[in-house]
Amino acid sequence: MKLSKGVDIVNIVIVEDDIFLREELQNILQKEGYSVESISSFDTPLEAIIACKPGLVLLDLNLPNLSGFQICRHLKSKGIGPILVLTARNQIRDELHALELGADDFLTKPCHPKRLLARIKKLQQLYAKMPVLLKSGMFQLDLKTHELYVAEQSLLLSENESTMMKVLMQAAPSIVKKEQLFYELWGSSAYVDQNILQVNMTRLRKTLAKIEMAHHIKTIRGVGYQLAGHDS
Amino acid sequence: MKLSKGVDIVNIVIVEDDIFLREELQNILQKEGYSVESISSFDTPLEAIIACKPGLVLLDLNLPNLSGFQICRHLKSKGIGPILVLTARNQIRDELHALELGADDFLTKPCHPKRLLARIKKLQQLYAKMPVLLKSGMFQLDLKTHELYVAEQSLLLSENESTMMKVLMQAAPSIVKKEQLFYELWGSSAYVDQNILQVNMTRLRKTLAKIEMAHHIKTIRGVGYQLAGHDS
DNA sequence: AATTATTCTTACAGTTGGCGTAAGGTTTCG
DNA sequence: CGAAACCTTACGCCAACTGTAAGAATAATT
Repeated sequence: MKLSKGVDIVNIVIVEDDIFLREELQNILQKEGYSVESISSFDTPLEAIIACKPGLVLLDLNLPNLSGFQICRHLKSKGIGPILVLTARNQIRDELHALELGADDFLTKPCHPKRLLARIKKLQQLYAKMPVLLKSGMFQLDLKTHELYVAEQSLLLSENESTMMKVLMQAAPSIVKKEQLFYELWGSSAYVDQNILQVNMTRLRKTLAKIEMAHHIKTIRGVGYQLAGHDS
Repeated sequence: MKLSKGVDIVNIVIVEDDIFLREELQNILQKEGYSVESISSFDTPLEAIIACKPGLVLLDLNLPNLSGFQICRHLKSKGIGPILVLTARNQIRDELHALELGADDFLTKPCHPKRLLARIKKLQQLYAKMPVLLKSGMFQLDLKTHELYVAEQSLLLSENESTMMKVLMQAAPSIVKKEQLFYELWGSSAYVDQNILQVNMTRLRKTLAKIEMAHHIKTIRGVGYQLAGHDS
């Protein structure tokens, strides 16, 4: 039995260069009980946003450095949470473009606070039920169900297989040390039996072979393994 | 291995009493490749909508018989797909109310066709990744992972348990005949062994007992079983 | 080429969870 | 009370997953 008690504290990240509006938004959201962070430096907005681990991104389009559109695309390509675009630009082509690039909703300023809150709540509800999809290259892994998606195919991994795949995907295209795999699988980096990792790796490869993807896992002799998921 | 080939044909159901607008919408959507059905009789709109097995519902609020709000609530309580409200009523409280009752998006007429199409596409994308959640009363069942959600708790059912729960939930609050349970579980309504159903029912009840929900399955002597999921 | 370290593969066994069968107990109703 | 309907428990089978062990294959080194 699993108890999913209480509501997670949602971290909303505001990306808006107008200080007044930013603080107003922050007030509105905090009164509603959300945890809020604002981006104030727009030199490297992407890194700043990601560092906040956003549960939702409130995004303006007119930004000093990188445009909101670009931010939108980059965040979505990393599978980052719901994005709500809030902007003064009310051209329909802006809305279409933003939605096309992955924004999940589009509101125009001025916006009634209750409307904003309702839309935020809606997105939260939707995303709460969504599977946790880890993306890397051509691979997509549902960390909850252990389903692996590649192109049009999918297959079900066992728990060990899923863990290994997760670690490989998170690190890709870097090399994963054997030590780390041991740590993730058995909690101890002091790996007693070299073999057990290899056995599980063989099993993962055999499973991946069902969709001709086994060769994507490369062994780096003396170090560990590496996932090559971009070419074939 | 499972191949999820091709894109399903999305069935959009239009619920709109103005004939002209209805046909215009139908045109727009069909040009885009959607399969469209319209509700023309509003005597029993809920049944009519459900019969269409909608992949998305385009809903007006001002309807002759049952109001759009009520339709919205009922559809969502049955876990029926994305609902996009399209209405001439542009009061913010209508929007809030609709979203509150489960609508997934809210657009006001007149609406630019491209905006409508973009929003529809967005909802499709979101729902494509969503788990298939069957709702009935206080129960929610993920048909894919066999997870059952009740209030703030959740537990994992086995395949048989999930199937039984599914049938019970779909029928609720009606009675499910033993015959039908046999059919769903073992493909044959000619049930050879009475006992096996009872055993599985005991198991389901034992599982539900973990969250004190066993008593929600009532035995209807000589007929079958019934799920009571609304009160406690 | 021979040696050695590293990695891979296969087979086996233990564990777990889900399921059907069987047998006996309990409840309900006339 | 007695029979029909229903419930419960225990048993054994099967499939999936995992760790262990032993030997084979591969790569690096001398």
